[in-house]
Amino acid sequence: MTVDRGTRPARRAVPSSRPPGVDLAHASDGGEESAARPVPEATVARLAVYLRVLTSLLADGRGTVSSEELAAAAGVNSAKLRKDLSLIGSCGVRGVGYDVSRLTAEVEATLGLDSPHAVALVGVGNLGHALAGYGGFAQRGFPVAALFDVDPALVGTVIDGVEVQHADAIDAVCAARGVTIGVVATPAEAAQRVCDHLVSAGVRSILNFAPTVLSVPAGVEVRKVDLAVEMQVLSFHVARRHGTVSAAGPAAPSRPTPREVFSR
Amino acid sequence: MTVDRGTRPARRAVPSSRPPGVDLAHASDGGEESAARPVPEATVARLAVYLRVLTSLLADGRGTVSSEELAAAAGVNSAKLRKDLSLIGSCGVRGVGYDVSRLTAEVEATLGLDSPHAVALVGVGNLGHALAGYGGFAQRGFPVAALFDVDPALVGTVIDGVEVQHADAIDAVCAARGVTIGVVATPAEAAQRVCDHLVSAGVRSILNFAPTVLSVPAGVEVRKVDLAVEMQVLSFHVARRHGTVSAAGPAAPSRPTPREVFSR
DNA sequence: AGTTGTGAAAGTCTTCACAGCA
DNA sequence: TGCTGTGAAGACTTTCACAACT
Repeated sequence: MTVDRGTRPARRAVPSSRPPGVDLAHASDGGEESAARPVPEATVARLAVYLRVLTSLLADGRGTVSSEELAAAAGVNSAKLRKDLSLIGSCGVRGVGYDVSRLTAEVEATLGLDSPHAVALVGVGNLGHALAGYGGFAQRGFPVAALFDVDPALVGTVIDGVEVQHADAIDAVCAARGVTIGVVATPAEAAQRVCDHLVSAGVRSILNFAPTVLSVPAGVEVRKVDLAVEMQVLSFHVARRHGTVSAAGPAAPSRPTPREVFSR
Repeated sequence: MTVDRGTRPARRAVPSSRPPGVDLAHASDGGEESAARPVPEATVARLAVYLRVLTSLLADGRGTVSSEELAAAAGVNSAKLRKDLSLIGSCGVRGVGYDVSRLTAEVEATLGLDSPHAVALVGVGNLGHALAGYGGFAQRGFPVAALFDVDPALVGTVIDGVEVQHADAIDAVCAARGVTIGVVATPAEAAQRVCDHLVSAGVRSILNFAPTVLSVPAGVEVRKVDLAVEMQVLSFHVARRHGTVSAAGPAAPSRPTPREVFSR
């Protein structure tokens, strides 16, 4: 998926003089020693992957892991992994490796997974419905706190214990339930409007499945998941014949020309 | 989504001396002037986005666009867009802009969308089912040619005109139907096995929704979509208080500590 | 006057390779 | 001896800014 880190406003101006990335430093009210270690965006995404591996190691009762092993399981190179971990201030033990449970806790803390984030899902159509029933969300600390749609046939129905409400209620309900993350799974046409409502309800992080670029004010983070883009990137590689033929004839012979139609 | 370009083997050795990216040059049998212009991976992903915008412009009957306008609609900066387009050899007209229909064709050709790619979807569970019924696939030139699962309750059912077959038939069916792209939407445990079958059936591009790293031989392209990772990255930003509070109280007060459980 | 195409500069991320510690 | 932590080098991207063309 094209994981476009959506709008990344106001950043241009800084002529830079210090490494990039997101400042840690909890911006806590008391201005302690804000040494603020920056964590690169790229690293943040990988931390989530490491966490998955760590969790299963933990379940297996493993006490320690080497950077080599953890890296292999996460599909990255070990130097990168070590650098990533060093950035969040973790410390492994030279000659031994990393303590699995401690590292797990450290990564969770960095990702802000110490407390759950209530999620609002807007658009309970095909994809939205699947996401709502996904289960993975709740299990991983992202309980679905609210569902919205505009279809009268859907409003009022209950999915996995959560009632679908009319999209008009987004502002009120999200604010009331302390929603911190919004998921947009509506058709492209409705996405921006929905997004605006979420933002006005105080939501600062949005996961966008709609095939549109959402514009949001500074301070709001948007991540985009676009299946069509993923497929097209793969298509590109097929066309470049990544690794010549093997089994099966040289793929399907020509057929009528398709055409970008639209999506969702 | 963490858009991990999966395994990217054998590339290390090259001390490099030429710009990066994927060589164009159709590797056609006749060795014509293989000037081979490389297209960076990052550019490929954006081309798909541009294409979406172009398509809707085309539908609106627009004749030309400026890089400025196209870039804005795609959510990127105009210099980047111009550079991207210059890489695929497109030519706009100075002082005027780009010809919408010509550019559309050019981008489609570059992405290999001239002919449809038969897609096989493995795992017709929650998410898989939604994807199968998605519609967006077929409309965009990626007809779902085969569906697979191991659940006896699903095998034999028909979704959107395609019958679900047992996963054991992957090799035979994919080869027979000329499948070029595989989508893995199974639980993590089954993903690698399924992947191996797809590869042995000649599939060279895989979109992986399962929360595991797939290992594939060189020449096979894997892209990964991981919802949990996306959510966790957003969580990170929430924790960093991207843009201080606004409406709604300071989000939900602390609650019991969650825990990475697993996904799918 | 308006807009593309692009060299060069700046930024960001990855990888190497090795010192340093257990 | 084994493995982490990290400076420095390298690879890849983005952005600037302007010449070139209509």
